[in-house]
Parts: sequence; structure tokens; C-alpha cells
Amino acid sequence: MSSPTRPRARVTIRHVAEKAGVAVGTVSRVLKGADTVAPAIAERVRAAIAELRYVPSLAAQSLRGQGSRTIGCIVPDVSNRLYAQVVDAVKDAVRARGYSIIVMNTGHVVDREVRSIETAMRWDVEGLILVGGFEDRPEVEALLGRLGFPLVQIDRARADTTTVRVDHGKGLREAIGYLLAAGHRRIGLVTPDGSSLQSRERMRAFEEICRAEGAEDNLALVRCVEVNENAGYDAAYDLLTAEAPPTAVVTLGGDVLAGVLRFVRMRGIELPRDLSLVAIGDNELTRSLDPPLTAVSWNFRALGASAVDALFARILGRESDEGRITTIDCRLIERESVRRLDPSAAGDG
Amino acid sequence: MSSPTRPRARVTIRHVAEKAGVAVGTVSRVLKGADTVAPAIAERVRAAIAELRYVPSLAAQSLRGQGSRTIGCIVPDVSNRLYAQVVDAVKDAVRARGYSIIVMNTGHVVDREVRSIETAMRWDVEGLILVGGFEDRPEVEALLGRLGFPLVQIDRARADTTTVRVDHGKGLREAIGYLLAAGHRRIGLVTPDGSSLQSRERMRAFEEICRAEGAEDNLALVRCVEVNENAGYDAAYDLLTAEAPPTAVVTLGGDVLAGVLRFVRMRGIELPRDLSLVAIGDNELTRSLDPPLTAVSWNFRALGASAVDALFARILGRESDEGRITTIDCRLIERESVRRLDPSAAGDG
DNA sequence: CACCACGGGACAGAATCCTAG
DNA sequence: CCTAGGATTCTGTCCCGTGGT
Repeated sequence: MSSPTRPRARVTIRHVAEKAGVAVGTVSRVLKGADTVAPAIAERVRAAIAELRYVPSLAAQSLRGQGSRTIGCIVPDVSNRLYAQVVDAVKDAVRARGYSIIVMNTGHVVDREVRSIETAMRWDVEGLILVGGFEDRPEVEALLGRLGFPLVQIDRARADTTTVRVDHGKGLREAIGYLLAAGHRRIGLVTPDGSSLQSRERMRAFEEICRAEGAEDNLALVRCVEVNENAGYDAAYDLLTAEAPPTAVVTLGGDVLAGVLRFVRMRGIELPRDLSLVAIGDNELTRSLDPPLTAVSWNFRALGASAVDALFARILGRESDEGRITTIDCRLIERESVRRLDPSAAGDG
Repeated sequence: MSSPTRPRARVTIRHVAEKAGVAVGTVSRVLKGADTVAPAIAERVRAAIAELRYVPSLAAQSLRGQGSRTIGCIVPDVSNRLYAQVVDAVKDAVRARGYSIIVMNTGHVVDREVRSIETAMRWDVEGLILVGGFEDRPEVEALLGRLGFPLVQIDRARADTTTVRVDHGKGLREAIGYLLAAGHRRIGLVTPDGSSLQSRERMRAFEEICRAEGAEDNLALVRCVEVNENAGYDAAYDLLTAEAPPTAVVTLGGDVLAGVLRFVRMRGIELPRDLSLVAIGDNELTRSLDPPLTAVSWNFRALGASAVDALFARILGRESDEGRITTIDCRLIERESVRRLDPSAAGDG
């Protein structure tokens, strides 16, 4: 009704200047924090801004060289809860600094990774956070090498890059240690394949601990899977219908866990009586199940916040942090999905 | 190592032009899809672009060109799975059209809603999608009234605005009808408070069906809660420790459901023997529980895709759609969390 | 003379710096 | 010396004009 075709009715700084009867430069000065503007004029300008509902154009500010006040965040899959929580923490930390964030999904597809990085460049982001998992292909490496703005990675392995990582190795060692103490000897592991840093850490830790305990047999009980429900189901089927099935399984959370549970339910396996289960990654699913699952947990908010801290340290010029690695702790939350198998091994008091 | 202080070494269209030995206008023409450029020149330009790794600045394009190729998406809480899935669908549909998206969280806080809308304006978004829930306060209304770009809402009630909504009323009617058919008479409902559109629809449907069935008593078994785990726990406590507790409860999914389940487990209540439970919103939690929960489900991707369709119809000039309301279906997924109470009422074969 | 490909310049909005009052 | 005006800058797009056929 108001106007048939609204021709980009943007209110610009000039409209404000005209309304307030001053020059555009003066309005700009008021906006940036009135250093050298007479109070009366500043007040007139502010009144005009409020009345016209003027909102400065980020495009223009960015173009002029203020920086875009934006950071990019590239994630394999935001609908995955594990990543979603990290991204959420990053988002909050970024917003707290008055910056905006654009989040991009790659779905683990190289081509989309490349395009995501290019999108970040198109936006003139002031910094980039790369979240999660997989090893970089040459094309991605090449792009990351000449970004022109700071890069921080979360749970990734790129060399010479500021990194915040979760101590997945320690988490897995705690889980296995706990299961061993409970008398389990045949222990399975379901984790993504080795192109993911986290998974490699877990597998290395698993191997070390198994060798140390003389339980090398367990190395045959590792299942590397895609991150989806059916893969979890298949892995569970594969492990638990074997001749000598494990008495305990440590599995990635989220959809993979959901698949494992589907198999467990279908077979009428009762937790923890027939099988002990430890989840990697803690959330409302692990907490809400009956029995609630013992899980390897880490602080998503700390992870995101640390990454943003590191990124802004670099944006704000402290180059010294380049290449620094921050490690976030990982610990076991004991719940009720693990059975004590061998009283003599576990009983101490 | 490469350069002590990198002074925004952005490659611009002019560098490309120089390298290719052409004018900037020609480069621009090649970029926009070679209309009237000689093939040989176009090839030279493309080579220069590739070699210099030129990526056009979105800020500049946005400023001079038609639009920012960006749409905004405002959500109460992305870490909530229900919203996360909608946002994900929106994200994909937007990307499929070559647009970028910026997602903003409000946490249901008015001030953050206002700032989110202003952020969208700063970005010069070409359209805005408002997701979820609560009624608008006057300040928000005022801003939305004079946006200057198309607005589509999902599951919101603003008048005269293109809307895509889920038929929560139908979903609830199906759930209650199913429970009634299974012989349940005392049925509880746990849902957010009435300032959310979805919740009001549910409560209205609940009231209608209860009156129609002469089960007005159930109106006292409605619990309006905050959307978090403790609120779910408290509501369950309140309902199930009463003198005449319901035999069935329909509850919002996600964190609220997790709280309800926590109470259920603590009390040793067995599903569905001691209590029948229907979840609103279906995801891997409802599917993975033992027993898997009967749930009210709707198609998140269709919801997001419809909203984006409607938005682009408006962006691309078809104003006729303004104010149109699209409804997404909502249906009950039968699983194993509902017990048949009364064989005479339920048995038919 | 008309037509087409390309060059060149103005312009979008905000910030900064120089100058004038 | 202090304040405010105004020109200039950033990058990509659009339009007009020119030169060649």
C-alpha cells in the first residue's frame, strides 16, 4: 500500500546529516563516539538517527576499510549436536565482542569446503574458525595458506595454525581404564574413520592401552564408520553377532549411538546386564536414556570460547599466539550403563 | 614470515583487469556471465581470475549492485534441535539459490530480537525469515512494520505477513484421539506458555477435544512450562504426584521431554506400563529411547523449504503472495510408549 | 549508418583526513 | 586551537561513449 515498488528505501548517513543540518562527516564522528563534536550538535544528530531509524550499512563500512566486523565459521554439519553446541558457543562469544558470524556447512564435501572458504573471503571476514574433523585436501590447504586473515581451528590438525583441541585421547583412556577396572577384557570401539583427527587420537590411545594391558585382541574390535545412524547399527550388528562379542563397547554419540541403540533394542539386549556401553560426547540423549549412559564429556562452551579468544587475540594484533595449541579437558561421566564383570578385579573395599 | 604486517592484501577487480590487459568493466561483464565479451578476452580474464585467486567483494557488490545476495534468519535458539533442523533446511534452500544466510539467536529476549533485526538491516539482507514462537512486543512490531524487504515467518502469528506454519492443532488432536481410542481418560499436556503460537494452538485443540469428549477435568492437567529440562521435570513431578494422576501425558520434546524422562526414571515409572507418553516433535531421542516414543512429527525440511520458496517469490517481485499462509502437515508416529488401557474401547479385531 | 565490443567514468554509503573558518 | 565541512577512498556495477566494421 505505502509504495507500489519500494526502490531500496535505505536511510543513509546523508539523510541523517540533512535532517540534523550538519555535514556527513559530523554524523560519522558522532557515530564513532563523539570525540570532537559539540554536545548540542551531537544531540541533534542522535535525535535525527533515532527518528529516521538510521542503521549504518555494513557493506559501506566494510568497504571503506573498517573491517566487516564479521567472522566466519566452517563446520562439517551443524545439525549434528556435537558441532551445533560448539558453534553455539562460538556464536555467543563472537556476538559478545560485537561481531557477527556466518556459519557454513560443508557436509564433509571438499568442493563445499573450498566454496565455504571463498564465501568467507567474499564476506571479507576478519577471522575464520574451522571446526571439526577431517584432513585437508590439497585444494583446501592451498586456500588456507593464503587467507589474509587469522585462522583458528577446532579439533583439526593443520600445522602452524592456532588450534583448540579436545583431549580425545585422554577421554578414551579414561573410558577404557574404567571398563578394564570393571573387569571387562573384550572391549569394542565405534568411531569415525582415520581421516578425522579426533578419531585418530582415539584409535592411537586405544591401541596403546590395549598393548599395555596385553589385550591386543581388542584391536580387531575397532569399527570405523560413517557418521550416521545406519552405520552405527551396522557396526553394532557386526560387533555383537560375532563369535566372541565384546562385553563392552565405546561408541561415538549422536546418530551413531542412536543406531547402536536401535540394534540393542531390536536384539532385546539389556543394558548394562548384557552389554556395557560408553558414549563419546554427552548430551540430553545420553542423560535421558534408561539406563542413563556413562559418557565421555567435554565442555563445548569452553571449546568455542577458547577458539574465539585465540582468534581475537590474533585479529587484535597479538601475532605471538600463532600456532599455539590449547587443549580442552575430557573426562568420564559415570552413570549406569557399565556393569562390573569381575568382582575380584574391581572390588577394593 | 611472508610479510610482517599484512596490509589487507585484497585482490580487486582492477588487479584482474590489469593482469588481463582489459578494462574493469570487461572483467565485471565476464563475471556476470559473458553476454557480449569476445571468447578470447573472456578466457584471458578467467585465467587472470584463477591465477590471482580473485574473489569479488560482497561488500562492494552489495553496495553498488542490486542486493547483498543474503537473507537473514532469526531464531529463538539454534541449539534447540527443533529449531536447528528448521534452520538447516532454510540454510540449504537459500544456498541452493546462490544466496548466503546469516542466522541470529534471540534467546527469546526482546532486546536481542530488536538488535537482530537491526543487524539484518545493517547487512542489507534481501529478505528475512522469522522462526518460532513468541508474540511480538511493540518495539519489534514497529521495526517489522517498516523493514523495506520481504518478511516470512515460520510458526508465528504476525498479521498480514506471509506465513508458513505447522498444524500443531491437528497434531495434538491426533495424539489425544489416539490416547482416547486406547482407553485413556485422564490425559496431561506439557507445553510452553500461551505466548507461543504453537502452544496456543495446542491448548485450544486440547480444550476443544476435551469438551467434545466430556473430559473437561483434563483441562486441569495442562502445564505451561519454560523450555528447559528442569521445567519438564517439575511439570512431571507436579502432574504425576497429584492425587489423581493422568494415565497418559503429551509433552513437548527436546529438553522438556528430557526432564520428564528424568522424573520418570527417578520414580521407577515404567513406560508404557505405568504411564503412556507422547512426545511433540520427533528426533533421534524419541526414536532411540526404550521403548521408542510415540511422537507428533512434522517435516522440518518442508517447513524450511516452503518458507524460502515464499520468501523468494516475494524477493523476485511476486507481491501477490503477501499475507498468504501455508500449512505444513503434522501427524502421529505410532511407537511403543502408549498402553491400551481399556480393551473394550480399543479392541476391534 | 547501425551495431557491437570494450574502455572509462560516475556512483553506492561510510570513514578519514585536510583545510578553512 | 578547536570544530565542522568537504573531498577522497574503498570495490564492483552500470551506463554511456568511442572506435572499428
